[in-house]
Amino acid sequence: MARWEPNARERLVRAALDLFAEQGYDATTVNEIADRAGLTKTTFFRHFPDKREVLFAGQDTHARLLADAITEAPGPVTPLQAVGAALDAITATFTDDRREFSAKLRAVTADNSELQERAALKRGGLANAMADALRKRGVSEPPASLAAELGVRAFYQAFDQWADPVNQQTLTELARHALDELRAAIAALD
Amino acid sequence: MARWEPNARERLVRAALDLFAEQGYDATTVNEIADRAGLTKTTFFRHFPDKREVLFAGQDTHARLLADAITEAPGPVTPLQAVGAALDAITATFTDDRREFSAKLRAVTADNSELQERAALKRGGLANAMADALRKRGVSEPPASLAAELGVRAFYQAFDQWADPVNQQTLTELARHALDELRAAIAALD
DNA sequence: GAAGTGATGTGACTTGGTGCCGTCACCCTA
DNA sequence: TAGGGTGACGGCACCAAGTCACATCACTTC
Repeated sequence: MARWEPNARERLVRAALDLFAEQGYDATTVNEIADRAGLTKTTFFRHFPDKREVLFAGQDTHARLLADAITEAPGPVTPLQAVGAALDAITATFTDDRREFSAKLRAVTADNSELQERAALKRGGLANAMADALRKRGVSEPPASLAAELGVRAFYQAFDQWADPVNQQTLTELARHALDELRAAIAALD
Repeated sequence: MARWEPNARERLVRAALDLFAEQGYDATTVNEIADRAGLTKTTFFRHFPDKREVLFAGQDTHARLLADAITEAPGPVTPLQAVGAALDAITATFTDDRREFSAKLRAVTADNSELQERAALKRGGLANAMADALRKRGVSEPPASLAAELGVRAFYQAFDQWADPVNQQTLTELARHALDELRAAIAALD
């Protein structure tokens, strides 16, 4: 195999994101993506179950990271504290060299409903993973899902801000701030 | 036009839901759906933008209903009270003869990831519609989205229970109860 | 009764996605 | 060093979702 070349999977992701950014998602064909990566359509579908997934495959790793962080949070903590620990753990993996990639991903997803659909599903997956982990720690049902939802909401809001190069703060800082804001907003509901 | 026959659109929805329930979503072809409705594939796609949408087209109406109810809620109300009024308004439209249809829809959606994706997007649409309406009433940003999220969550939970024929309560009662539970759960977050 | 309008049918086409089979490089072992 | 196994890839045929241009047919309206 061509091991001197970067990962085939990685090449496919890069080629796809670039082409989507240049021409739009719909105007880009799987054959084009594979061509730019020096591969074929068949190989593309061996690495990703469908065209959308090439952009979101990483999210599954995130779900595991979040769940693990909640499971391993030390000592007795409130649901929101556990969620905060999970956010700290995952945001730490977003080093600054991933910002451009993230910005592109966000822009491409923003103007295509097909991708928004997949994004919505993945977001639900993150929330479910966190809620599951919380339940395994003994958190009861309405609070577990609610805390997980707040965590996901904080993460996405922070991610959106972080993808904008204007913003200089760390993703971790942004996420902590977002979660604090949400916690405070609860009081204004009723 | 064949006005002596039931609505073409309605026939397509019925045919699709029945076929999905009988054979599964993937195993059912758009041609089959159109055939059973006495139409053709082309006509199907004139009524629905894609195969999934035949099951979820109604949700767009729901989004408008929820938003209108929030906009027209009388007097000064808290965000959660406005959301409660919206739930009352929409659940009132789910008469008991829609239960079997709803149960089928829920079952079909449950075991197909493609449909879950669309459902996730539609759910987000409902939440956005309510949040928009709340903001137009002057509710500030984090609370508006949170109240909308709680409302959608209560609605879906109630809907799931209502689709199960074991449950004898009204959808309105179930939704009110679900929202109350969520309101109470907030205290256990931190 | 002729023109217009709206809903439908027909058929060709593109593309996402699946499945089968062949090939080639690499690795391990006798 | 020969030979078999394995894993990644290409080629090709195929199906179904979706698009589009064009024809048809009933019904309305002037």
